[in-house]
Amino acid sequence: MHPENYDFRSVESKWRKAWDESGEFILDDSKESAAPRYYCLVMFPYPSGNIHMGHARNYCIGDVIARYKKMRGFRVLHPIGWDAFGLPAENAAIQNGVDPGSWTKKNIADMREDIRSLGISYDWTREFATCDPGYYRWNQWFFVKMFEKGLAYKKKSAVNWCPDCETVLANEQVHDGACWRCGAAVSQKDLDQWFFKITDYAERLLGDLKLLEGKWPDEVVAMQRNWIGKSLGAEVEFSIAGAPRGRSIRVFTTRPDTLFGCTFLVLSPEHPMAADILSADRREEALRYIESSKKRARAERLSQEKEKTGVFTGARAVNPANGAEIPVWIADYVLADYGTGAIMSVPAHDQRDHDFAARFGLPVVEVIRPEAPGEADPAGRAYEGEGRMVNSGEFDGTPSREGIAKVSEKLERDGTGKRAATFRIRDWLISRQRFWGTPIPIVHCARCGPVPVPEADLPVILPKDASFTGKGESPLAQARDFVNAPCPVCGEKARRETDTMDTFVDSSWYYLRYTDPRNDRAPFDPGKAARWSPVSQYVGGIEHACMHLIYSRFFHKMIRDLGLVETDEPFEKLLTQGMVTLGGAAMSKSKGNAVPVQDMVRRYGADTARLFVLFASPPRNQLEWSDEGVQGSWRFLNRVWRMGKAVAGGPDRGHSAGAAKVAPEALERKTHWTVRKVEDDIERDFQFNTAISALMELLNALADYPSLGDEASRRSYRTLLSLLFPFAPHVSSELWEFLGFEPRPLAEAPFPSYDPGLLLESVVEIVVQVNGKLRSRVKVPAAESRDESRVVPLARKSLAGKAAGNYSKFKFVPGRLVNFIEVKP
RNA sequence: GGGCGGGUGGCGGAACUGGCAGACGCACAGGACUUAAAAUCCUGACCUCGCAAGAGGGUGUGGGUUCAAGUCCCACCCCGCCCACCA
Repeated sequence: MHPENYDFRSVESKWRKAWDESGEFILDDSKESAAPRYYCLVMFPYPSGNIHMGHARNYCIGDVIARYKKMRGFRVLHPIGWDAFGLPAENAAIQNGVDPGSWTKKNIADMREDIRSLGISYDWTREFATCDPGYYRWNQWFFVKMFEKGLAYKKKSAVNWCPDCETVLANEQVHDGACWRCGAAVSQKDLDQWFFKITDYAERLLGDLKLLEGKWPDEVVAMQRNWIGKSLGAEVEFSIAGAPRGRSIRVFTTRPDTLFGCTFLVLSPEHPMAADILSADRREEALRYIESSKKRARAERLSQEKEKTGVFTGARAVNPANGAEIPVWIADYVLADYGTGAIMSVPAHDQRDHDFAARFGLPVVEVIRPEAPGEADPAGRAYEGEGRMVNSGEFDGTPSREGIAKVSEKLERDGTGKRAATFRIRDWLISRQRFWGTPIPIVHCARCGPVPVPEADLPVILPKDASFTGKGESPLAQARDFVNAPCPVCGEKARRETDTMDTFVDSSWYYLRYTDPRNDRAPFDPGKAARWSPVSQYVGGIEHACMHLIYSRFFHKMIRDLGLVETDEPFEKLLTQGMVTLGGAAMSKSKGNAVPVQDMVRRYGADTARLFVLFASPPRNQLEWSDEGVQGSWRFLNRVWRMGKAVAGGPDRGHSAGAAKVAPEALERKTHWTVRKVEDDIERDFQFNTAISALMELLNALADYPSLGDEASRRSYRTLLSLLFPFAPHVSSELWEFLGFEPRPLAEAPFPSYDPGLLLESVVEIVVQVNGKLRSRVKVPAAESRDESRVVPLARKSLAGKAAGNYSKFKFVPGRLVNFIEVKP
């Protein structure tokens, strides 16, 4: 029987059980099928504890897409898993002595239940966690492949170091130059670190952004373009005056047109030649400067407010443009890892150089004169715009824009430089001095150097007996059985690498693993990956624009070069959903402003929670949580429920209240209109909020329909339920069954179609304006509404007594409006 | 400093290729039902003036194009996000 009240608890548990038992959402990929494929993916969660409404929004958006596509006849792959390595598990181990693996597994179990309670249509048979050895062994396998191709390499690199905690910190863990945990000032420390050579792929990562235009948000494409940051210019060789064997300093510049204005060079303190070129009298002071800059935190060095510092080397270089001898300085405003780590300084045309020159009394030579006089102020400020070249020998008078190419050509002729491009993106530092991550599969041998672990010996498994102190190097370094290993090449005693991989490695290819999650002979079967790649629709937060979404594009291209996939890009379309906030801040457990999914599910049920989070705001917008707002969705579903009872009651037994204004034809028209509206809204950038408002309008129309229970109302209500299904699947399934609609269950029903012919009104309203202002309206049979000779006289008549004047001129928009234009006598 | 988005009622937000601004919902007010409350149902509401019919104003500000501008053009103001001594 259909209970009086909407008992969401029994309805939801009934349907979740039904879907589980029938395997409704399990994708059997072994069967042949002519149906088109659709891969719907949401960014998988980190198992931090439990699911709040911020996560839930992500899954609900993905679920509507997946259910909608399924109703439209697609075979849908809709998987979920766990991004399960990471720091919080290790911190729990340090603080509470729990094993990170158990901590993670417990959280996964809790969060799995949270997600299941929302009724998301995941294929749970494909679930995995990245901390499973069956998964991370393939991280190691990819690492070895990359090592063999020279894409994984080790080099000494400066990292953030907290002297109190005795540990390396990730960039995100350094807040305003201080340790996030103890507040101590973070310094730099040189360590041997593993890198992935993402810079080898910079050109492709940049060029292929064109393939994503219009399919990814412009914002994300722009952010990646900036992040990769290609700059065109020239590399210029400055020979060192009086140095033997023609030693030279190479610089990169985007402004070769200003070369004649270069009055000094600046090396970064880390530049390999910095210590070599010092003259005897400058040596002591310069070395002291170099040392102190290396110790200073990066954040402090790069702060723009700070006055520039630097030191003269005593050396001089020769400007290849004019033969001038210019001093060579060292200063920490020059970055070691961009361009060549050295710059040519043109104080007249670069503000940073200008500041430096002013501080140390270095000469300023104007070489670009602006077209508009008065803009130049060489003594006060650098002029960075375009103009004509001056003080530039043969180039005097040349527009600076042309000068860029002309000076570059001259350098190439003289053999003192060449055109060059520089990227802002840096190689990806993947070493972490942490336990809870994928062990880097390398053995360090005194004789053979770093040797990759042979494929047959993978995976390198995390040891069970690590101890967690939160101090010093990775806990792996203390695990003797782990560290001591024979060299795979010569068999001598050797030492295993104790760093683990950045967890962003784990998430760089997980979308491919879902296509073949139990494969123990390969990361995935290339045939299956080919079938499902690229991901049709990816849904996740924009905070990953320059991290995960670049790393996985890089991995995909690398995997393509290994011959395992055929596509250029991993994610065809991307939807970046907005954050869910409470009190203006993103929901998070640590801030204490998270609304747990369980609170909502217990009080209102999954369907209400889903509906609200989709209705309150378009998916891209930020969504400020509101408990009152939830009431609206709750009321709506209750009205749908009561309407089911009224419609089931049969003719004349429906509700009698209401103004009974809606005729059967009008109800039918509204029903077809709603189908079109919901379909359009979903297809056009997932405008779920307006799709749901259309469903509310349809319910309002039904409420105003006088003979609930007749065929027209049953048809309309049936349509309402099937349109509601992707948003609120449990309650719609229950009502569908109660009313005996076919096919059953509702989950098997196709998306309804509409008849465009039925959308047309029989009578249309024409707006009557005078000088563009609304003055009246007239109703005209639809067939006549486009006929000027019938509409205009009616419109004119409707103005009688409202407006006086001569309106012989008018503008007629067929089927829409008449605008009378007043003609002054 | 560079890049990318935005500015519409008390609030979230609607408005297809320029054509009735404010759909839908929240909050609010009045009413019905009830001993009462909750729930539900009905009604109202952009602002100003008016008993009303109606008139005038109104989509960040100022200008422009147009019969007609939230929508197009120019200038400006403000907010958010990302990057940033990137040579």
